[in-house]
Amino acid sequence: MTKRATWQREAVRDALSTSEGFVSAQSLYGALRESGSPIGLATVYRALSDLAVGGDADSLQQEGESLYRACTPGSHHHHLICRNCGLTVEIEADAVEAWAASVAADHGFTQPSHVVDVFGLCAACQRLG
Amino acid sequence: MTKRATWQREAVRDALSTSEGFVSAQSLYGALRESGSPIGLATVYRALSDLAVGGDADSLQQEGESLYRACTPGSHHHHLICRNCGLTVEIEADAVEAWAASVAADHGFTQPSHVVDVFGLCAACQRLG
DNA sequence: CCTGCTATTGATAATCATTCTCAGCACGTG
DNA sequence: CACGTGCTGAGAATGATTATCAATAGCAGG
Repeated sequence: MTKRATWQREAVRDALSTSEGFVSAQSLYGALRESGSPIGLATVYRALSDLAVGGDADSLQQEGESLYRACTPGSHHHHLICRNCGLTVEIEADAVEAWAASVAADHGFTQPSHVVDVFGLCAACQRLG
Repeated sequence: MTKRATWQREAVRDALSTSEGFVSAQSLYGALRESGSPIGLATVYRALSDLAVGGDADSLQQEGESLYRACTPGSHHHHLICRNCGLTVEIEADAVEAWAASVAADHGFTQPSHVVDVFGLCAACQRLG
C-alpha cells in the first residue's frame, strides 16, 4: 500500500519543473520520449495525476485537454498565463479568496472552492505580434 | 450565409433555458431524445456552440466535458455553482474584473481575460448531505 | 546478498466526448 | 410553387484519457 520510488516518477517530476508554463500530458510524454526516456504514456498520466493530488502540481483544463505545471507545494495561489507561449506567473489573491468566500456565504453555499485564472499576452509575445 | 431558423435550434434553446444549472451536451441530447424529439447529436453540439458564440449561453469545462447554460445576453458575469446538483447563480464581480486587469498590467500582460467560477454546496444539498 | 510480496510499469485495447463527412432535406426568397 | 443553399443527422473519425493485465522491479526481512 506504500508508495514506491521509481525513476519514472522522478523523470516526470523533473520534466514538469523544467517546463516554462503549463504543459499537456501528451506533450510532456513526447518531450520525455525525445530525450531518450522509454517511459510509457500511461505512466506519465498516472504520475501527473499523483502530483496533482499530492499538491506538487497545478492543473487546468483548456480546449478539452488537461494542462499541468509544477507549483510551490502547500500554497494556495492562482495563475497569470500567456495565451500565446504559455508563460505562467503565480499570483496571490487574498482579496479574491475573501470575495469568493463571502459570495458563496451570501447565497447559502458552503464548502466554497474556486477557479480563478487570468489569461493575457505577455510582454515578449506582444513584441512578436 | 444567413442563419436559418429551425425547430432544432429552438428545441436546444428551450431545453437549455429550462435547465436548472449547467448541462453537458450529452445530457441535453439525452433529455431531448427522451422527450420525443428526433434531434441528432451533432446538431445539439452545433446549436450549443452557436449559442455560446452568440453570447446567449455560457460554457465551462469540468472533468473533461463542456457544460452549457443559458445566460442573460450581453452582460459579463460569473457563476456560483453547486457541485452536487448543478444549481447555478449568476454573480457580478466588478472588484474581480478590476483586480484581474491590474494584475495583468502589473506583469506586462495585455489583452487580459479571465476565468472565475465559484463552486460550493447549495443550501438544499447541505440538508441532503 | 537472496527471496518473496506486491506496487508499478507499459503496450494495447477500450472509452468517451467531440468533430467531421456527405448525401438528402427544408427554410425562405422570388 | 420552385430553387439555391444552409442545415441536419447517422455513422465514421479523431484525440485525449483510462482500463487491462502480464511482466517487472522496489523494498523489507532473513
